Amino acid sequence: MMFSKACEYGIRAAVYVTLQSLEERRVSFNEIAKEIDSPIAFTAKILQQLTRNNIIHSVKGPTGGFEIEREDMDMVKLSMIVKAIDGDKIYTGCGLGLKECNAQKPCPLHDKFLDIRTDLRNMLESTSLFELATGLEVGLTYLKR
Amino acid sequence: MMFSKACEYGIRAAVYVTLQSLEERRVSFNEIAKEIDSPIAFTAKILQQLTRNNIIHSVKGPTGGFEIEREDMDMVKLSMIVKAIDGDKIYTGCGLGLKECNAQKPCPLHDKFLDIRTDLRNMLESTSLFELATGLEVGLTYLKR
DNA sequence: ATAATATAGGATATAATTGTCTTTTATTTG
DNA sequence: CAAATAAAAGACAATTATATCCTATATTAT
Repeated sequence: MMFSKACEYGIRAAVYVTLQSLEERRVSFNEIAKEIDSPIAFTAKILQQLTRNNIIHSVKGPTGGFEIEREDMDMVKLSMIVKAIDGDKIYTGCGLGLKECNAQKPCPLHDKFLDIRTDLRNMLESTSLFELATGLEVGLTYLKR
Repeated sequence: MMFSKACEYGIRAAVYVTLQSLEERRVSFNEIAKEIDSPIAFTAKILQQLTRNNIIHSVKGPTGGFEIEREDMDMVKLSMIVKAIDGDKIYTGCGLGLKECNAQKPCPLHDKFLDIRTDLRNMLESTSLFELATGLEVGLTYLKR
């Protein structure tokens, strides 16, 4: 409703990779898709995007798979994943779809949207993969169903 | 980015109808589409939905068109338009696309999303068509471009 | 009543998103 | 080096959202 399906899968996949990397495990896209309950081939495409954007790391061949460095778990924020997959229209776009909508020439909802979007932006820019993975690790949150 | 295109057009159309009803003018969907810069036939469909949901009122035949009663301008909130067109997934759906995501079995983003969505909901439920139309009337806001 | 006008409705077209399938490329292990 | 494994890449298919077109229906004014 806010993110595309691709972006939803991308976030869930990245969080799962983070969770497993905490245990030093590389994971295949087959495993990822199974564990986050997403379509395999489609998820593979999204993982490619995340890899190209240096959000996660991929290794080919046997013993290969996806992983993320310990320091990147803190560095990578949700905003980076959203930007890589959905672009930045979530920040810049007008809530009512006007091509140019700004303080000089605002749509009727401009100011009210600005507040909400600023909150959303702050949330996305301050939430790291590590933070999300730790909630999962202790069984407080879930990635499927 | 948050609403469907149909919903964006729907809100803009409803605000324009409100603006014109303040001057006792009924407006055709041709005029509406022109003034909010939207595709005519598609906009007509959306106006049908708004009419069926008793958000605006339509009159057939010559001198006909769309209008909204003075009291409805205050009564109708944005939330009603959004619900009529996009349903309530904006309130109930999980930010990461999980089928069931709630306090008992939350996704990793559940709590953070809840805050933002509550703000969005409050905004939509408290903003009336009248409020939006008056901003337009005095030239502070715009419905196209 | 008839002609004109405006919304309502149905069928269809186009575009974007989501999803699948097959082949290729890189890497590791025996 | 050969075989096996796993991601990368490209072509294709299905679904949903967006948009158009044509006809029907209701209403008004002459």
